[in-house]
Amino acid sequence: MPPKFKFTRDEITSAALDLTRKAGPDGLTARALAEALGCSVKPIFGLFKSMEEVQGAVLSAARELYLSFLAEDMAAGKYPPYKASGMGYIRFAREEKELFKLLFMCDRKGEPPEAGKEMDVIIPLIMKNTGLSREKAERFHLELWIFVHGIASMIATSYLDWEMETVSGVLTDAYMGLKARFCGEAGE
Amino acid sequence: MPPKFKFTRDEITSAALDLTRKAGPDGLTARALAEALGCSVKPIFGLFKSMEEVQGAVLSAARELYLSFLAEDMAAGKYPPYKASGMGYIRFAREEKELFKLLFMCDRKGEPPEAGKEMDVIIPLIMKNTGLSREKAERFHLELWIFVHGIASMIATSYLDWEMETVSGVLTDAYMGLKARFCGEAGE
DNA sequence: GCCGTTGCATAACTGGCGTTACCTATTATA
DNA sequence: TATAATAGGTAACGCCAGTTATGCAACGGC
Repeated sequence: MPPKFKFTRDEITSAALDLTRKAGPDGLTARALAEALGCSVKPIFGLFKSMEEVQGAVLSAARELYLSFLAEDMAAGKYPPYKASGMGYIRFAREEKELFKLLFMCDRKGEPPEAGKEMDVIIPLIMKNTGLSREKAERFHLELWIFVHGIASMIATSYLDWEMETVSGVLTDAYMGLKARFCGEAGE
Repeated sequence: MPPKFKFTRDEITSAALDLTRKAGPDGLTARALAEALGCSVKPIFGLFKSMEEVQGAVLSAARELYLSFLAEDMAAGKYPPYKASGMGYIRFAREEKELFKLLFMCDRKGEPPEAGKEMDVIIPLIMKNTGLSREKAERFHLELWIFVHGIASMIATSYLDWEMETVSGVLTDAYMGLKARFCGEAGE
């Protein structure tokens, strides 16, 4: 008996993500979102309890988009898997500055960047590549990740404007340098 | 003939800085500042044209505080000068998270972090320490600074919680590793 | 084709923001 | 001591958030 919904949750989330992309988190207001959708604010509050819930949906969508960046660089095969994860992170920072800031440059006590579950696959990968102990491999990853995050966050805030080619070279150099430092000049 | 001012510009700026420290830039509102000072909003607008001007004063004060962190670590002599600048940057991020975010984690197209004039003293210092060409020394500094900024920003957002002792060790290792990479195993 | 259900648009309400008009209070000078 | 000049407090204004009450309109079962 009721009329059909004018929009789905996904359509609203997608418009909200776009708005955040263009105007940052502060640009995501109920009225702006309604205008972007071409409707009043009512449909939004029909499908979401509050704007806070919309922001939550945007966060999830952004996270998913980030994972698609990772997956793309992994699948391309242009880089070895571990490097691809760093390249994807930085490419995301480069092409989605606002979303990167939202995901990786806010206070989030606890969870380290690109948290937990991925560690379980990355750390053994490093152990295999370098022959380091688990403890050393974790430290190796943390230090390299600090460097990757440094590049990404500086690109996201426009302190830096490197092409991905440049990033690739620097990342390889950093990886080799770190390996030399951790493994004492070990080879491949 | 007019009554005396209840507050000076500096007193207001200092209260505004405190407020920003505790509640971030969004916590700095005219009413909150007035309450912190124990007065109405009028004295603020008597000495500042607008809240925007207050924010500008806070930015300057924060920058000055940052410089005092640098100066302190330089003067202490605990570290060589180049390292002290990195340690000061990170200590500032650790002890003044909100101010660090304000100064070094916002969009600022153009100016690189801890901009221009300091370069004129830092780059020659690196050239002297490492024997690198100016171009190489600039690249050396940029890469090391990316690492320093990575640590600092991760501490400021609570992704990381390293003691300064830990930072010191990691920074020295990173410096040595980078030097080995740039100078091809050169010594001191 | 009618009806109840319920999504929609309009337009309001609440509350916090920066800013300001108005009046009172204060102070150095004559 | 009286006065002119002006800082301060109060309370309002306009604006823009999020949210919601109201009336209208669309839809599926009868």
